[in-house]
Amino acid sequence: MIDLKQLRENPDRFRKGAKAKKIEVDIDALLALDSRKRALMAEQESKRAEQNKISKEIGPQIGKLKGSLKKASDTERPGVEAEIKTLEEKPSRLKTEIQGLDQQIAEIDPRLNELLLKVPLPPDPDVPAGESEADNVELRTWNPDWFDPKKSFRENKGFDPKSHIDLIRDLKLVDFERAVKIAGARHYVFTGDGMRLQQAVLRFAFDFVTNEHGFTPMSVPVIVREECMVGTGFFPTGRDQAYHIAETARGAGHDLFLTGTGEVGLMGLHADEILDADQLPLQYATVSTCFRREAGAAGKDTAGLYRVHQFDKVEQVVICKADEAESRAWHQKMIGIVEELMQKLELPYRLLQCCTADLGPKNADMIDIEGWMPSRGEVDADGISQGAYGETHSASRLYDYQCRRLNLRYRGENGKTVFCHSLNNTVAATPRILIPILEMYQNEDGSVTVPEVLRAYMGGRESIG
RNA sequence: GGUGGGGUGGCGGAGCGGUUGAACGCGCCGGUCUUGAAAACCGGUAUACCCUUCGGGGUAUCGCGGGUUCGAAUCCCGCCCCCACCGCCA
Repeated sequence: MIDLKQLRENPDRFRKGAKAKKIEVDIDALLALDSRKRALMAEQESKRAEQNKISKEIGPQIGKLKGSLKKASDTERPGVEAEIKTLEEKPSRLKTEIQGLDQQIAEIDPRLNELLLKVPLPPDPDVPAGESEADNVELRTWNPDWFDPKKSFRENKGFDPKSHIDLIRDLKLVDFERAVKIAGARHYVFTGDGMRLQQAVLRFAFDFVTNEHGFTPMSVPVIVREECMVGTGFFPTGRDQAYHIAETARGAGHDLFLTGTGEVGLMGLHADEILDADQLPLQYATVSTCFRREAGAAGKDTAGLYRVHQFDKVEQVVICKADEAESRAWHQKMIGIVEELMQKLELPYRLLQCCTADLGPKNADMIDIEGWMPSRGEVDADGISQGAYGETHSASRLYDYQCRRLNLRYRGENGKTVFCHSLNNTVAATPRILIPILEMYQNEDGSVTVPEVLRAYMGGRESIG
């Protein structure tokens, strides 16, 4: 959530920000509702102040009179009753007026809130402007000495590559048919070495970020309340991407939602808390199953392991002080962790600076890390894919957008409470990361070499198949 | 799933429907005393929003929402959460 005060002071900044992100939101309607609400509140508050004042003055009198009414004789009673009525007249009128204002505010509030939640965080000035993801900017690339994506796979390795889809079929690593029988399209079942490899990658990534980079290992619920989805900024805009467990239909008090990333649980941990400044920064890592409906992606990446409804992800999150320089430094560090991981896996990758149009509502800046996937990209005359980068990681910098929604604060130096900054980045997500691993490490005989850093997690195995 | 108990400030714990934003204790911060520390004593210790002539003023908040009332932490209803026991169970 953005700061409503800032919106009032500088609405243009937010209009431009939304425009740059290609997000529609009616800022003028929001401002109008806000000023209307504030006028109503001011009126209501002054009436309440008057009511409180009167209440203190005449309240005890009414109490006494009502007490004396019980003992009063029939002749005294009408006089006392009239006196009470007179005393009650003004506060009673105020009460009606306050209730009227209450109704008006209650009508405005949900509309105001809905709009406010939709206002995106403006992109940082140094984020390149763009119209679509085609305008994202490549920052740098890295390759192991044994592979250069500028040359063909054959030139690099001496044979034409199989796609991961062929590899997992031939090596019996995944059973798609039965997965679809059980759960429908975009599902998969890892079998045998496929499952071993998947678990190896997750465990390697988790150990790497926790043991070597000091992130605290955590588990998280993946079934959460709506507040948690709103608080982390995935709702209302991404509502149709989340699986919805309609428990209210069974008479329960609230529904639940399946999370699309461990970030939701990790960020939700400290919602509504005021942390001590010396507790910060919080560095958390979790491994969790992630669920995504992939609404709007029908027909896109339907084959293979690239786009699926359920996957597993090691996620890193940092909650730090509200300091831009510190926030930026963490962003770099978190990206560095992923680069180090990719280098340990010896997978070619590039860093992609996302342009304004590719940013979601909640981030000020986002860097994608893309792994080289030989099976993607253009297909040549011989039916051989040229390879292309595919997104494997995404590192977001959010300022206080998320913590403001989550009401996650710390006590600053002067004792004031301040909303924290937050950042998040993938460490490794399977099965997607398995695509470059399988395709890059495949051998001419159809086997796949196990990357060296994963062997310890595969019982020392050096190859599959 | 059943039955019962409970949610009050950083924590513990009071609170006949009317100066209760909330006694008291602990903790924390500042001060006095002390060579220093402890003890003792004194003072201060919530959050959010609105207005401001920047001195301050106002409103809301006792799990959350609604209701009764001139007035609700206190009464009524719904929800959420926690605890205990029983049943079921990975």
